[in-house]
Amino acid sequence: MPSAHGDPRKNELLAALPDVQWDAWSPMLELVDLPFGRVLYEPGSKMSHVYFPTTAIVSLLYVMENGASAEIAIVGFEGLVGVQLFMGGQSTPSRAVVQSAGKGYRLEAHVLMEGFNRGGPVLHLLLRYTQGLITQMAQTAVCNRHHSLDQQLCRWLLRSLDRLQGSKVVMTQELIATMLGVRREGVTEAAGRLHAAGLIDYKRGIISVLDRPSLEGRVCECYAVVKREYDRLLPATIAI
Amino acid sequence: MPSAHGDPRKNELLAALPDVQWDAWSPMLELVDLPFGRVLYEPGSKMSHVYFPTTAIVSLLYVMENGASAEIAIVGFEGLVGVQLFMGGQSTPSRAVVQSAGKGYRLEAHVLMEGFNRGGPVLHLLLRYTQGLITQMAQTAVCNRHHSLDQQLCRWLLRSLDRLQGSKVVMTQELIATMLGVRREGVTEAAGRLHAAGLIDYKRGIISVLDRPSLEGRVCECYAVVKREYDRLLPATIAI
DNA sequence: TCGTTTGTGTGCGGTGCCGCACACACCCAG
DNA sequence: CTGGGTGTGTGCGGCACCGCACACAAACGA
Repeated sequence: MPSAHGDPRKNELLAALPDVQWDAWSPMLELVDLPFGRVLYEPGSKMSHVYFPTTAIVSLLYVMENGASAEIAIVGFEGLVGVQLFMGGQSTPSRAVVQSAGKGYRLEAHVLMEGFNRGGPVLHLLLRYTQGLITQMAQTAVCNRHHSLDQQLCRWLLRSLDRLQGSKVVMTQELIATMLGVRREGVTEAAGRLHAAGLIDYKRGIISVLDRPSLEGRVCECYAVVKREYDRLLPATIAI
Repeated sequence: MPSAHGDPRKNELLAALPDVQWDAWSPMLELVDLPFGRVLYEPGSKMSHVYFPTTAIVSLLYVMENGASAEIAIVGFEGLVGVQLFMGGQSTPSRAVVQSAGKGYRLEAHVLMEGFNRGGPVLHLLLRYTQGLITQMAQTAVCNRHHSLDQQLCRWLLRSLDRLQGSKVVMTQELIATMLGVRREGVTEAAGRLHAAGLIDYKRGIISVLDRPSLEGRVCECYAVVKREYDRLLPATIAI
């Protein structure tokens, strides 16, 4: 009987597995606590496990030589951390950090690869998810080029909200700035504008979304493009 | 006997195919002319073929609702256009346009899929290439966030040069601006600075790189990160 | 040869974000 | 309650890039 956090099928990829594969993997899945800031992989490092978040959110972050950073994608209960394993490169130049504490399941790399190499539905499920991830990265590139900090903050909030239960995001403005690759003061100002418009409320590391529809009205098209694409690629799963 | 443009194995992915697969595919490869501006796929459209450029360069471009655009990756003789086919989504929200005229080979979608679904080396080769593409997109996101137009122009020139023979890039500043997602005037100014520094020369749609080492000294880290990653992922192939 | 098209150079005001500095407010430990 | 740590608000100068306008030059066809 799964506990509140302890149901692997709260992860949509695990939920979408064909029964045969589920029966093979479920005994191998290890429930793990994913506290804020936990690093799941470093640039260039080989992974021993892949992670399937359930309640946690993981940021794929690129940190430059001078310390500046930028988020390239996020992963929640809709996906998995570690596509580089089955894509064949073993590692990537980015880093995966837990952005919002929670739970997840992990699976040993070689167990995942057994399922993947069997081909068929498991392979196709993982590759379709990866294409969603590609879309997210491409759209991040576009968004970074053309859209205002205000719009990007809206996008960030909505993306996070989609992967959380409730309407509160536990995250300081300082850290949001790191994710977006902008100044902390910029986030303060943008958040102030959203607050003035009655869309959000916040205090010391907790942001409450009061009016999600208005937030969706203010966000750039990038949010919807990625969401639509995930829905299209992974229709068997709940909308992210 | 292959002609100047007409050797499929000038494409590194085709060159890296195991003999068995090469024997199966080579009669099916169709040499195609890829004139400047030719669109290989549109957002959301299903592809009938994948393309393996040899002398052409293809831009993966995202065009926004308001007409603004941004390049998310480029593909030359090191890769293939149409990874969405075997990734399972069939289509993507982006567009593929020929950026530099040349030749390439195309293969019918179902033929490619037969090879891919056989698994083994072909599947792994294509997936490793796709991971390289992912790295390129992620790095584009980072670069768009943090680096100056000057640096991005250097990166763009070097990336293009890597996929061309010679040191001339045939491309107007107007079009470079479209690719980079910036103003044309900005490109003019940046190019003027590179010219003043003696790194390039140019006139009406032709840019000649005079001092590639200095260009590499001026570019941001993004260029080297992506190049290193391609080399790591596809070591069997010539350095891109 | 001339007129048109296409590509490049330049100037100007505007603005969104940066970098820095510092004030203030909240929160918890002592 | 008190002090230090942590998170947020605000002001200021700077600058990269934007949007627009327009001059100029090179290519090309009639």
